[in-house]
Amino acid sequence: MISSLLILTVLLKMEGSLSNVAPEIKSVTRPTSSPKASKRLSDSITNFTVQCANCLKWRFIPTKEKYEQIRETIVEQPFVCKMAHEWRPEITCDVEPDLVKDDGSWRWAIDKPSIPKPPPGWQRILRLRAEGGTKFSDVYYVPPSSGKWLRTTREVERYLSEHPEYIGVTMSQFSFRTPVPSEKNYVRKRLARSSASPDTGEAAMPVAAIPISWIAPDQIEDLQFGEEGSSHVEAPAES
DNA sequence: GCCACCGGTGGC
DNA sequence: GCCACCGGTGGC
Repeated sequence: MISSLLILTVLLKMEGSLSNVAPEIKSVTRPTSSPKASKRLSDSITNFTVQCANCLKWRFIPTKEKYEQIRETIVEQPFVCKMAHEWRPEITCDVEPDLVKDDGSWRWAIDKPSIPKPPPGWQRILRLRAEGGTKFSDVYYVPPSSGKWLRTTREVERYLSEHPEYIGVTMSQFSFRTPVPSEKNYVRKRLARSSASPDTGEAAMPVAAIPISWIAPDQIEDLQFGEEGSSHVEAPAES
């Protein structure tokens, strides 16, 4: 099997096309009377695509739940266009991908395979950080019937031990792995731990701001709709 | 006061 | 270099 077939891609929709702004919630909010609750339960990811193992075209996945299901087993069961029949009966490997109008507001990240589906009723939420920060994103788990956001495996363990009603929920159902942004400069490089200049006592020079770097439209096209053998198909993080 | 977001840092 | 963990804090 060609390794690139295992790539999962998350299509990130950013609000505010030319400024360094925090991501806004766009389209996955669920109906609620509380704006605050709506925000808290929303992902900053609005679209999901997966590459067909046969034709290498990228297909949109209609729901986060379906995407999580495919991601969980994509190593053992690579995605193929035929699977899209469930929601798009007309999709075959011969059908061209849906085009995304590139208005400069889309961002891409390569997701990790084999992330388990969250336990029933739990939400796994990926929140993007602002460009130029020290990290790209954070993963949170939200238990059913609770607004508590769990940030680490330790917090999940503690929560489960304090809530024995979650019978059958195990730590193997949680993963805090995050996707990798396609834009190499999205995350600020960390300074070397001993890079300060202690002899002079001077503060480290501020790092020049990294210009906003958008994926050029042609690169986006290649990433999304790469022809077979496209050199722009990225290699997976692990082999 | 709460919490979403962020940076720092230790471990690998 | 990457990742997990967690404390700080600004905005609400």
